[in-house]
Amino acid sequence: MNVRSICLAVLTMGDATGYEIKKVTEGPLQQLFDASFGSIYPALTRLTKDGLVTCTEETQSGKPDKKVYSLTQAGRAALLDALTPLPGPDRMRSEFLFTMLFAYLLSPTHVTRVIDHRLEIYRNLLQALDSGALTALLGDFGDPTTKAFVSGYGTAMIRASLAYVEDNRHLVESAALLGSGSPTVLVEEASAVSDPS
Amino acid sequence: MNVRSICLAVLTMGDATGYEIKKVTEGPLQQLFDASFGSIYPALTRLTKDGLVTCTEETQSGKPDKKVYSLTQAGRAALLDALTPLPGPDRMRSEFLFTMLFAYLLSPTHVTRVIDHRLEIYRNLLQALDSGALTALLGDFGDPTTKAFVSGYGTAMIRASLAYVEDNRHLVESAALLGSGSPTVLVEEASAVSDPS
DNA sequence: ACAAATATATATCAAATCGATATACGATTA
DNA sequence: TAATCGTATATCGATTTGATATATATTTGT
Repeated sequence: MNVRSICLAVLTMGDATGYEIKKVTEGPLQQLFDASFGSIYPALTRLTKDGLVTCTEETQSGKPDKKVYSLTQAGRAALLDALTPLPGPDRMRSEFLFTMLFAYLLSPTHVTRVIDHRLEIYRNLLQALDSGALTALLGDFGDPTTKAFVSGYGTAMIRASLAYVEDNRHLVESAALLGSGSPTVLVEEASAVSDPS
Repeated sequence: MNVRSICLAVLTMGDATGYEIKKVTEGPLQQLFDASFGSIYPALTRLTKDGLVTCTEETQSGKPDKKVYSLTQAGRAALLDALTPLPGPDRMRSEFLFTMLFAYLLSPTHVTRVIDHRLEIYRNLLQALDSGALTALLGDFGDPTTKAFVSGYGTAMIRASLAYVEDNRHLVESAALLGSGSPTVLVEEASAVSDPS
């Protein structure tokens, strides 16, 4: 599931420019498709070179020339080949959980702020999914049934996250309270010696 | 939450070599901490150069010299600095969901195989988490309460995934059935024109 | 008993990817 | 009228992965 496969996948729903492909990856299914310009444009160049897509340049006044890409038969076959092997494990990077694991090093105020912020994000996501934003954005992408399965999966995950954090936030908030009484350096006092980010 | 921060985080539980840090990232909390040797070793070199960790070389017979790293006060402060900004959104890459979105292009047999495989993975993960594998592996890592919060979160997500896929697999399986009757190229017939993976 | 695989331990390198930046202009908003 | 946003492509440094190399002790399988 590299960026080349993602481009092929998006192109099954119709011709598109690199810019339009990027827009699809920013929608509610971001987690499935996310990709940056820095990877999309080289991917399209290589796919063209390999004959998996064709490129039609449309001259525009003012704006740069638009390069519209279309999937070839070879490209469709290549996508199917990419879908054949058993999918590998899901990979997740969660700064939120990383921070929560170290809640005992942080101030209770900060931990509460982080959790409230996260809950708000979950609620906004749920609202966006409920209001059919997904259907609108993906348009003719794929099949309605498989789309429903994937979008339902996302909704179920967010709902479960929301419920879990609401029910268990007291765990990390109490840990922060204990930590703030210890000689541990609090986040408010942390010196900016170096930036490891 | 880059590899340098992950190294600092693991070192809060005690001195460790690059190899031992890698082992921690392979445990049940893999999704939070995963990092490869190719990123861990350069990260430790740079952290040493920046004075955030110190390195003690222990000569060993046969095996390469063991380099044991310790967190400095500056390193602890740098970790806290990294924990301070509001955590960004969770990033997930799921080959499974990607494949499911295109179930209508695949054969029903293949889709069923993929789902069964996935359910087995979920069940094994749940069993490992239930049997306290997490506590064993993480040892003194962090605080018991925050550890419980994070591990409980993981368990809740896997349980929700398991339930959702069991309850909704018929959606993608029926989509595959429909697709197999159409002129669409099936995965079994896909030619190996090019490898986009 | 012997071969194969696994565990310990560090290191490097090509390839993939991200995030920021540059360029350019029309349209919208303040 | 100034500033921001949307359209559109492109490049570049920094980060990270995944594979590979090296070397040996220990465990496992036959």
